[in-house]
Amino acid sequence: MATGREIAQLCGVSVATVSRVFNQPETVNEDTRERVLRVAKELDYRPNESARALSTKQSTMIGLVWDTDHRRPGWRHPYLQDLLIGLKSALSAHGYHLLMLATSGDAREVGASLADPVGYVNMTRRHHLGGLVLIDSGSDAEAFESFAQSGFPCVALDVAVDGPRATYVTSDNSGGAREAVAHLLGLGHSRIATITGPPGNQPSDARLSGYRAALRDAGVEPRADYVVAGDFYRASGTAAVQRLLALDEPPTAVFASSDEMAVGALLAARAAGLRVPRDLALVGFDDIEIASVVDPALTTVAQDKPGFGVAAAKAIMAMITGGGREEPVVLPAKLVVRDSCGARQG
Amino acid sequence: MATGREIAQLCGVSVATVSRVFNQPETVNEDTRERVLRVAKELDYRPNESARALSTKQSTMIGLVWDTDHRRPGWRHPYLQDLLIGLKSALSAHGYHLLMLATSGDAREVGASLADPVGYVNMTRRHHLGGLVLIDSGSDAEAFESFAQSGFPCVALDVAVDGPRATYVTSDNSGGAREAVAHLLGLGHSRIATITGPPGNQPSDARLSGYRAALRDAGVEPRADYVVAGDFYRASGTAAVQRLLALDEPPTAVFASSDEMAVGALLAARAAGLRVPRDLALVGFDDIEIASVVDPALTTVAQDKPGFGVAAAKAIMAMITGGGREEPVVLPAKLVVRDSCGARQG
DNA sequence: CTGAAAGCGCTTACAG
DNA sequence: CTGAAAGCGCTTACAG
Repeated sequence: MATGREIAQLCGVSVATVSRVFNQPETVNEDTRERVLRVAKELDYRPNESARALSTKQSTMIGLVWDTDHRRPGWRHPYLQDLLIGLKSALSAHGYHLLMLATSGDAREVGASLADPVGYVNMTRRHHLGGLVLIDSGSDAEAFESFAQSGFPCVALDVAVDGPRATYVTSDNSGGAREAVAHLLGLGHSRIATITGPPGNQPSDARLSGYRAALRDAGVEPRADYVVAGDFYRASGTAAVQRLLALDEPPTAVFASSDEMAVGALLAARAAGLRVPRDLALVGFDDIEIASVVDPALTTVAQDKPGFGVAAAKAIMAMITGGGREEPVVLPAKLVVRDSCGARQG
Repeated sequence: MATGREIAQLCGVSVATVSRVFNQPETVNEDTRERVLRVAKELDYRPNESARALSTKQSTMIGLVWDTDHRRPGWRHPYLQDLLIGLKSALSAHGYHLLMLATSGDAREVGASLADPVGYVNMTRRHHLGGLVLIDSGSDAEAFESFAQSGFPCVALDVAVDGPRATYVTSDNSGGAREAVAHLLGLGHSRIATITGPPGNQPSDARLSGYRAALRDAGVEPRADYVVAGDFYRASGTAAVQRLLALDEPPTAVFASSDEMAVGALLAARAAGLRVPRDLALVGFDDIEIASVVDPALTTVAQDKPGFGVAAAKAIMAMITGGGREEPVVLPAKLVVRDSCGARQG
């Protein structure tokens, strides 16, 4: 691959001039500029990224922290692929690449595990990353917050962080949940239960508060036994419905904090001989692919998955360029009415 | 972050010695080595990756070519997330990071688009990548092959390439398809149709040949009108079944080359008033999450998705270390019998 | 076993 | 407008 020196020799200029042509084109004479450009194009010259990063202390890479250790709970939410695609595409448009950082599985660097914020800072420095995008895998919130304080640009997904150049993007979880439950209320239900995610998980907590707000709006008395905790995954939805059905006064409708749990709930209802939505109405959250395929098709609150990635890319680019912090982004979460809630039946 | 120079000063040695401690520890005196190590640990020293890559011409990154341009057909196969997780985890274990390269969407570098192999080579050189992992998005096969010839380590997924340090990993597509169709034959079907992927797509072609082999084994005459081409996506499965049902002698069983198409087929059968598997038996391929959730649950040929990633990581690390080419990896594809084929009914 | 030196390929003040 | 020089932080022959 051609180097700047070769271009320089071929054009009879110094390497400094070649460099200027690409970094401060306005400071170089038009004739020489065009000559350099022409030769560079002929030789398909591109500045070496390692050298550039070493010199400028700034690479064209954004780091992605996503702990895929299979012992961690949240590593494989089914919408991460869409999110990743949105993120990568949007970053690409700015000429940035996405570096998926090796995480704690990394045997060779136990001490430098990404599990702690020091690890994040180190990685960012060593690779001269423009910043970090942080995906929560279940219990990284404190580490994320701590990295956010470091001053490096960073945007966290679905976990609130604050720092001089930090922000986050999340869905309107409480609003979406509220709309979902209001919809159930509107269909005549008053015995509405909810299956939450892991307590402490921010989106889950927000959805729970949306559930409560909707009940309050409608003047429906909340019942503690109608709130059962799950972990976002399918089996916990099944278990939750089994518990709810065992109640003296079982609910007639269930709002699940994730589609996976809603599917689990569906399975439990079916196994108990109940028909959905006739005997039990169901609403989920996420709108993953399964939601529309299951029978009955799941009414759910849709999250804008690629939008997460795009928003994250936009925010981090803005912080790299601008220097200040960006406002948190709250994406709309919209109710998608299908068959499991009963709105479509007679 | 501490630099090698600081460590050197603190230890009263030269930077060369510090470097040696990390790269050729056996060549340095035990006492000084331990002194350096101790100080390095205290300051949490890590060599700067840009500098290291510039000097050694070898980074600790593997590039991933995955064109997510939404105009491309194959950008979002539903199992890519699992594959990615397997790949990243296995690479992490070797201390390597995964660089998701900006692709043709990259507005700033139209000329350097990854669409052509020159783009791949350039990227590899500029970032001193250890090699490339190539995911086919529909029509990259020639570009991949051409990159493979360049001599840089590379492993392609589901497309055969050859080169001095190139190999690929794929599933036993023909074997899996053969087993699926044999199973249908065993259940008494003889009018078995198939829905293929895009003609020319290697896995699809292999599955088709497996289908044919199974028929041949059983002495069943193949029929041209029982082979209809799809594109791996759902809608094409629906359209295919509509066509098949319009035949004078419609099939009693269908083998679809992907689960997505099988789901589309299921929908079409249902819409036509047919019950699956009673009126029409169905087998898919992939075993994506949807397969087990759909009703009836889909009998399908399971691919080892994380295994793809792990095998790719293993192969590329071997080629980086060893220098030669690796044998192609063919992962087992196993029939998973559920409800859509009729084996479980009376 | 260890240090001084050169080099990896670029960028950016500093002179001119 | 342009070149010479220094520097980014590391590695690796080359001497000693």
